[in-house]
Amino acid sequence: MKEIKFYNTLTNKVELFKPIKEGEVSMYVCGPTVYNDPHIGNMRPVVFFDTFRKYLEYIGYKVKYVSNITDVDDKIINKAIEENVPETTITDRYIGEYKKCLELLNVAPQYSNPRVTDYMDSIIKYINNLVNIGAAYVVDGDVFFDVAKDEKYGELSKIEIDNLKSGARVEENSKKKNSLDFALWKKTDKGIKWESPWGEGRPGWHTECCVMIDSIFKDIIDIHGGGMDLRFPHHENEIAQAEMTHHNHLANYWIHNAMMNIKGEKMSKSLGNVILAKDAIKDYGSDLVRLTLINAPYRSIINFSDKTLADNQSILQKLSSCYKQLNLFANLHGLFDKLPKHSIKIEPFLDALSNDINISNGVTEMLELIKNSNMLLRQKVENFSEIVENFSTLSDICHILGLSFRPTKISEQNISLYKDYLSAKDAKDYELSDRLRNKLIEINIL
RNA sequence: GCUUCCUUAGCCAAGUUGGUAAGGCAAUUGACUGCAACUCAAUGACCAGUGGUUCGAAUCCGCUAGGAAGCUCCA
Repeated sequence: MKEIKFYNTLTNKVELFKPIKEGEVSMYVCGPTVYNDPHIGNMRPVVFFDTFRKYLEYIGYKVKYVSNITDVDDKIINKAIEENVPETTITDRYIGEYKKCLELLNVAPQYSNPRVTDYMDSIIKYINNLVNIGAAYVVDGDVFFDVAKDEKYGELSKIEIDNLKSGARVEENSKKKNSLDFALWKKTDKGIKWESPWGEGRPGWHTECCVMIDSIFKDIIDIHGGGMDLRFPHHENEIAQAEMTHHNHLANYWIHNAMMNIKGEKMSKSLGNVILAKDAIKDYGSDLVRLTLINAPYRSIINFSDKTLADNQSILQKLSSCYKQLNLFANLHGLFDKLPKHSIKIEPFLDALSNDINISNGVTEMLELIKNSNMLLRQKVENFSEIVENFSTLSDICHILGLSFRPTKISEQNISLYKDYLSAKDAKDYELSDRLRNKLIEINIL
């Protein structure tokens, strides 16, 4: 198996990846809170981790990938009240929107997409255990995690508890023993609620991931991913709960992707520059959106600007034009069904990704392959085996990157159309050849 | 205030464990071409500044200047 390494936020170091079980990867990525349409930033972790997963599978790992859906939350409850409908109306609607985006962006279905509402019993049990072992305390129907009980608290985010008190936005909550303590269960009198040993209420946000990981994976997992903004407090709090419950880190490797800016500014409602994923896909197309989101170091901020889009569009244009020619070549020469699998030519691409999931460098390798293909296609003496190998390799790369290019069988009829075009051109009948050329462009063969 | 990080050609931007700088856009020139489109080739960097460690540093350490992100709504 190929050696891969990537940055572990838990240790702040690039580390060699060693899975718990040889040849298998267990991976959990925090999913959306379904209270409105996903925006373009929500899609970054989705496509990034999907690309990573496809890469892992390509090099031979069996990947068990779980991504949750948070369908219990104040924002959902408020929206339900606002629209005067049950919470499920809101969550069903936005889960639908979310899944639509994933499909459009060519994201492979995951092993499981657990919802909080399906795990309520387990969540209550989990919290109850924390109370019983003294890691959490009950105050008037609320349950809080007692951060003071976890000596390692701050390990992931490198936050020193003492430093957090000055300067940071620390909410006042007189019920808490310590301002860092976080709610595991909230007493509530409005919106959806569940019965619990502490009265009616709903769970806090941080417990669900711990419970889902326990339920689905049964043990510590390899990789836990999500956006950088989740590092603190969400993931820190997940670790704290796992430390108290199982005396482990919940995951051996923590991967966090950086955020996105819109034209150099942070995306926010108050700036009015939020771009919805579905709008971006409609305006720019799935391939361009996906490529723009992954063609950058995942730990750097992406500036979603006209310039960035144009740069990626130009890459896509090169890819498209070359890919069509390769596809045509393979069809013309009856090589379509004889494409080699896992050609060695993909190695530079795989090497780029094995080094801290550097998709940008992978794209550079793809461009090298395109350049080489263009050169081969132009040569008078056709090098069949190498061209077909390039075609196959480029197809594999597109698959890993999640771009929509794939080998397409061209009908006999269209092949003869192409041959007619060539003969018309040879005969210098440019009127006919131009007409045929336009037709071939129209049906996406040229 | 605390934590983490960044500063590479006009622009975007890559640079694992230190050995004399990927790629893309734009620009200029050339090749190919019935016309287009596409494509190929050639042409650019004293790596923010400044000290130090080293045979040798964009890459390690210090300082200066500028910038970013996070610090319980947020992917």
